[in-house]
Amino acid sequence: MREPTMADIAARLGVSRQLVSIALRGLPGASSETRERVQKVAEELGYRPHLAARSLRQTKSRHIGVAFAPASAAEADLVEAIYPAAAEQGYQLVLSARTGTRSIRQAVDELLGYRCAAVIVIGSGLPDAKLRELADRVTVPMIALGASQRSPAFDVVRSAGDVGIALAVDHLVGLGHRRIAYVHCGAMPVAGIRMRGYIRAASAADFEADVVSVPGPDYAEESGAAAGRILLGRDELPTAVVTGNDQQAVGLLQVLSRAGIAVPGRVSLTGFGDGWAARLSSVDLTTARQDPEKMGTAAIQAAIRRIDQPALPPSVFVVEPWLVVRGSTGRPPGG
Amino acid sequence: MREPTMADIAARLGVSRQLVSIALRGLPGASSETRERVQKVAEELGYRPHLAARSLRQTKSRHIGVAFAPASAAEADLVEAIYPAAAEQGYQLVLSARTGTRSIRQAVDELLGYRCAAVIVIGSGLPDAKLRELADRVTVPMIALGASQRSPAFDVVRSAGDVGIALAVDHLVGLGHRRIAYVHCGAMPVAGIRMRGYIRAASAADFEADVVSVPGPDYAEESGAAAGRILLGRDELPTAVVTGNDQQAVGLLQVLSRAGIAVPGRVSLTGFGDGWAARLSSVDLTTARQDPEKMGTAAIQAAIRRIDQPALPPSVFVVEPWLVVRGSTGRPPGG
DNA sequence: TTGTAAGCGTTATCAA
DNA sequence: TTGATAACGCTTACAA
Repeated sequence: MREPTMADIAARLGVSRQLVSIALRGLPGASSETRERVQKVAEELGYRPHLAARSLRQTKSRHIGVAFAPASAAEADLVEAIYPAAAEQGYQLVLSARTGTRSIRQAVDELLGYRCAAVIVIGSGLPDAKLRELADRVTVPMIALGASQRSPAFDVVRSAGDVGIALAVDHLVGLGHRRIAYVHCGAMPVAGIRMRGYIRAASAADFEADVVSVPGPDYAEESGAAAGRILLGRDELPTAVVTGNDQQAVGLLQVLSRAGIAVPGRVSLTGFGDGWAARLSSVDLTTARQDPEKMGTAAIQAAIRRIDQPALPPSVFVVEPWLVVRGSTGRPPGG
Repeated sequence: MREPTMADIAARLGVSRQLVSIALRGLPGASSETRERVQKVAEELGYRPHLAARSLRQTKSRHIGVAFAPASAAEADLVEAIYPAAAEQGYQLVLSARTGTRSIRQAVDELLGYRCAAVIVIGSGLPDAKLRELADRVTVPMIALGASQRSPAFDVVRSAGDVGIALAVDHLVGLGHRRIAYVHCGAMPVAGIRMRGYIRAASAADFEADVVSVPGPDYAEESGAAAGRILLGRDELPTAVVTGNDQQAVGLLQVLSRAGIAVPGRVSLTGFGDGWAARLSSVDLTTARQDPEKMGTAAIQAAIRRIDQPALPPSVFVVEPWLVVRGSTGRPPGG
């Protein structure tokens, strides 16, 4: 009842283990007739390569580790996108989860235990200091997918939050809006980038920036609701509100709806990310879509580039989001 | 620039590799003084155990494989829950994703390549025939987390969908409802179980069962919306609608709201699963909560039980859900 | 308490 | 085109 090994195949055919290895991997050095016989017997025996043995022996690792939080829909989207990109380059992925009971450090340690050639750390919520600390422990190339700052210790792939927000602002300006507020929630590193996009877009479109700052928890529904309450307390509402995140927009939408403010009739609303919340038909949010496919491909490319050329200066690859226009934006009242 | 190995630690201390192994794993057979010195040097050198080497050598695997779809929030919840359960039993998890470009079979094959002692396949959406086909290939114990049918080929851990639905019905009956419809969406294996829960609860509470059948895609918003349109086309609305899934309930809620039907004022509404959709404050759905922690623990226990006793008859472990009462249910109009 | 020898299943190198 | 031999880093069994 042992799992069959290459030795079993070799014994059955009366050839050497090595030849079986060569035949199975399609390397030059085995006749096509041998190759066929080997494959047939492998099939019959139900042979499966022992991945641990392979990676123990192989000179260079063909594995790329990915540390992610399964609880985050956005990170799961990225994991999905990384798979085909890695496969195309001949790399296998090793997944390691960061959960409520398992720190990012534990997750990354496991990946290093598997001797991955590089490690991709997903998480725009991770503070830059934490990432640097991680990079100190990591002895292989590390890619921070979603980090906000460049760093000498790792490569960065992120989406252009400022561009996404600017797209939303420009869309609203195009519809005729001039009083466009922005909801800012400060603690997350990426939040600053997005806010700067708003400030710049406001200045470019020549309207007065109006930033509503709310406390965390970052980018959760509740912070959007808090922003809604602040706005409702004012003498006059803006005609549009740009938020840095879909869930925040949902919380804001909820507060506005309860107060009888029509969206987009009285106030237009935009989000960021195009996650499940935005697509919900009851929300139907105009939002800047991150491009998981491009980000996944870029992360794999960055990893491989650095595996091949470890001395390269650290890179930052910025993926451009685009605007998905849905039902939460329209002309300003009387516009 | 090689990664340090046990041999490096041993050389540095002038002891044997094996002693280092014993010391680092905390096995009896090393003096506490040696243990300390070994750990100190390991730390200094930045030693990390080579997981592939370890699992290659080890007699019995200490790994349990988990195949899951990152895109599914429910499956991600289960993955999160499995981690602590596995750690408690001294097992490491190996994750393998099923994605748009990667079949469940590929995912499971990889897990077998790592010689996992058992494989947990998450997915209530997988047809039973597919699971049986998988089980034929899998040479180690397999646990189907969320499967609807028992099978001689694998153990099953699932939540009691019928009980969850019955809880929702009983809650509504307790509020005074007598005209309670159920939205059924047929193709998914678990859907039948949930509907039976409704039928039984209706018969127990002695009201007439009223099943609204809609086409797929299974348990998506759209199927709930379709049910909503059917209900609105009737002469009279029921006072409550029970659905088999949160997202379906959201789609239905949306259609009702657009039609000016107050929830729960005119119609009460319940879901199943307690996923992100139910918790959204704009939805605030009364729903039967699956218990990911219990399911994760049960899956690990089932796996270990069968690793230790492979000849055991196949088991089905059913985890009871409970009702989370939120704002979508209330007394019937005039009740 | 420590050391010796062997081997896990594969790939790498070199010689036939 | 094939085969012999060593090695990857670790654990296991047993002897000192």
